[in-house]
Amino acid sequence: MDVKARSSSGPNMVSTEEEDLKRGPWTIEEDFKLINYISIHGKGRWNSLAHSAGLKRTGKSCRLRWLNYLRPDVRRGNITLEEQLLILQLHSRWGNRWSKIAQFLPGRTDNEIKNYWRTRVQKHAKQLKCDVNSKEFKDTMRYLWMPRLVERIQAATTTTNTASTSAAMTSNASIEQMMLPNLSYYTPDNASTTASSDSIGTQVSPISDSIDYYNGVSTNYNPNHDYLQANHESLISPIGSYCNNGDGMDFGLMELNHHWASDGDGDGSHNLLNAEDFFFLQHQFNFNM
DNA sequence: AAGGGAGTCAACCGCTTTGAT
DNA sequence: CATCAAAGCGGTTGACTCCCT
Repeated sequence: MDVKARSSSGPNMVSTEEEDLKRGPWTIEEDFKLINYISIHGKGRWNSLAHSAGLKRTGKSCRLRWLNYLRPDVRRGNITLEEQLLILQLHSRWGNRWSKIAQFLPGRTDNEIKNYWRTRVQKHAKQLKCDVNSKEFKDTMRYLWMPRLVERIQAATTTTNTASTSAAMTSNASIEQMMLPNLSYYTPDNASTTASSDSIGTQVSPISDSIDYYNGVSTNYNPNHDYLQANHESLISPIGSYCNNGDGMDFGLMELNHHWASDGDGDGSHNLLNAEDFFFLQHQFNFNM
């Protein structure tokens, strides 16, 4: 890849020192240098660190690479159902405060959450031809997507317990009950420690969370690994189904579980939004605008 | 099999905030 | 208190990959 192409064509290249600065994707060798240097000397100031480590990178670039990719506690791979739920909940509170949101998702970076939001959540808003910040879309998230996620989380956790999960999550209060304990749990202060106990990580997979998690960390921490991107998940759609009460969209009165139950696979890996849903929701959004 | 479009995500940019002097 | 450098943050870009035709 022509890493220097971008910088050389940019408007602000001049000094020979700046010309030497490398940009673009990091190489394995660079990763090694950075990891080794930090493991021996600690972090310190990023600009001097970059220089001392023999990296022809800006301090900024080194910091970003470390925080988003190389640091040992970074967690990669699919965003779990609970993480999705948390992101939705926290975003509704704080908006695009990605770093703040990331504090509640141990091991996840603000960049990752931001990408998730932009690529997955905003996509659905776009498909529905409504603004991601509109009340309509927020209602959709609140009354459709989030209860859907709660349902799926319950299904995933009770699959092994064979406990009943059919307690209807038909009110907003139910979502809050599901969410609030998490929020109180995952304060920024204890986020890193809760990552270890993995109390957030209800995975769809029945395999031990902690095993998965730590395997993932060690694999990703190793700069020799294949640099593959995290597994591409097919995301759960925000909109599972709907119930038209004949008077516009009163999401609060929807019988959510009835339709969702028919989805049935519980693996969180396919898109729940079908063509009819989209047609209906698009109609509603356009009508209400 | 090839080409094009869409989706994803690592990395950069530029502005703001914070901390040191 | 003022200034400057570093760090932090959110927005944006562009390369890569996947999927569909």
